[in-house]
Amino acid sequence: MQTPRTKIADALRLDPPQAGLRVKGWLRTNRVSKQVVFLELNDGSCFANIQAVCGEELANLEEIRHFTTGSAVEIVGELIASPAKGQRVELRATEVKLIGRADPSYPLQKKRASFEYLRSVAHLRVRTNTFGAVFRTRSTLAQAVHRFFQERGFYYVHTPIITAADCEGAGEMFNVTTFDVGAPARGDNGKIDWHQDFFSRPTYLTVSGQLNGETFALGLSDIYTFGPTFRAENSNTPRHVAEFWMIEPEMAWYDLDDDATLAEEFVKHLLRTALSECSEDLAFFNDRIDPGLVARLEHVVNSGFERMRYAEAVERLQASGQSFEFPVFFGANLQAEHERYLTETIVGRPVFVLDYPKEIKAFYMRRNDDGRTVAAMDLLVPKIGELIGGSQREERLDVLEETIKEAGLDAETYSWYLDTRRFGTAPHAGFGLGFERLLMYVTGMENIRDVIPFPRTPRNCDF
RNA sequence: UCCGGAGUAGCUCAGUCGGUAGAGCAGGCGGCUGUUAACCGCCGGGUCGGGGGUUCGAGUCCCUUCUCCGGAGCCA
Repeated sequence: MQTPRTKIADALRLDPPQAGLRVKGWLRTNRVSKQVVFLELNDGSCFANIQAVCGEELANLEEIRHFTTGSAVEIVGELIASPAKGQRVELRATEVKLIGRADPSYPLQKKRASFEYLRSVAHLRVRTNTFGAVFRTRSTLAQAVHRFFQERGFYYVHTPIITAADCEGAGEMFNVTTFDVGAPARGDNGKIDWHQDFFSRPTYLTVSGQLNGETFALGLSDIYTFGPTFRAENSNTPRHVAEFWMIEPEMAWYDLDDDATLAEEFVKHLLRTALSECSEDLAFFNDRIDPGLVARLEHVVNSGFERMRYAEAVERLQASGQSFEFPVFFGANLQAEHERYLTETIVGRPVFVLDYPKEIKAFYMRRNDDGRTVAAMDLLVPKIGELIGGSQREERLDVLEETIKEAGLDAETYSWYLDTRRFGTAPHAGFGLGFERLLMYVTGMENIRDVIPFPRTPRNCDF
């Protein structure tokens, strides 16, 4: 009867001595001496490796000497207090077995590699310190998202991935079709006949679950979505991917202030969770990726977020005397440089910018009484700029019909959406948070392609 | 998509004025040590991103193209 496997995270927490411990993992390094071989094993259960010491009493010591980096290995041994510096405990091996040998051409040798290179081996990069830490943190924060909303009585809604709304106001969309793209069905006029396609109309991958989410909020009151989102925009930046995960809560009876309050609590909850549950991984990020990270996150958790109307933000940017590449004036979209200056220099902490000019925001945002702004909010945070975008939604049927027309959209496509305003409409609000953007903020990783398992970007859909 | 930068050994990079390709690490072999980015010695390893041009001669200069990275835009 075999003893069960102990995860390395658990083994490292035990008090020595512990006989007969069995661990399994992948070899990070193999240091060979004349009489002794040191194996360091990692199974992903925590950041740290466990060091196994293999002595001459092992019959297969000669084989162990040649274990290659990356190999899958099983070790049974006694957990003892380590006589050497560098680790509290170590495993004195009594049995060492090679489960899966790594060819010497293993791409992740004991050598610093660039993130750029590691993207080309995305199927293996999770075995590195950095990516192990990133994806443990990602998992923890995904759970924290659900916990935050569940604790507040929100319902999790699975909004559709395939949509027919040809303009949800957020960038280019991917087509979804069963047509042979080389020979799509055509009508008599030679144009593509979408009636013959699977859905009998053009369809796309969703760019947002919001409109569907709103219908559920106007029934379940408090809901959120958390799912994949797609943008076919030809964006080549460290902040954009074609497939990403977005969190979109939607709340009936909320106004813009309530919306911002929830967003602030939400962000703080996620950062607090990361600080308390991912401390070992965050310590690594703080040490090797982004010095000052932990202090910055703690600062945000402990500070009240500023709230500032767009008009005031423009005035204060103008009064700052700072020279920007793009001019600042009422009616202008705040550029990345403006957003960062505002949150980093003028305010020095996260700031909600509220009540934007209606011309630069989406049709569904609620018109303010001043006639020229809408109840929109952006949360700007130091170092990365916009983290959250949200708004109170236009609940008045006549106003909404007007803004759809002004936006040049087809009211017919939105008839179901307009129905919610026709039948028991109610004030409501919501926001969207890009999960990967949040992860960048929490980990200090500077490229979004390094916080999602298999990034999809223009010209890149490997793996 | 626009602007800028970069593609040289498995990885990270150097390569001068145009003269025929190097280092560190990794790998293989050997040595040595309770080691921990281990250390020491030896060895193997290259279509210099692709195509074209100039030249006696191109990694190097010119044109073109592809890809990647950064900035901007779009946005989350």
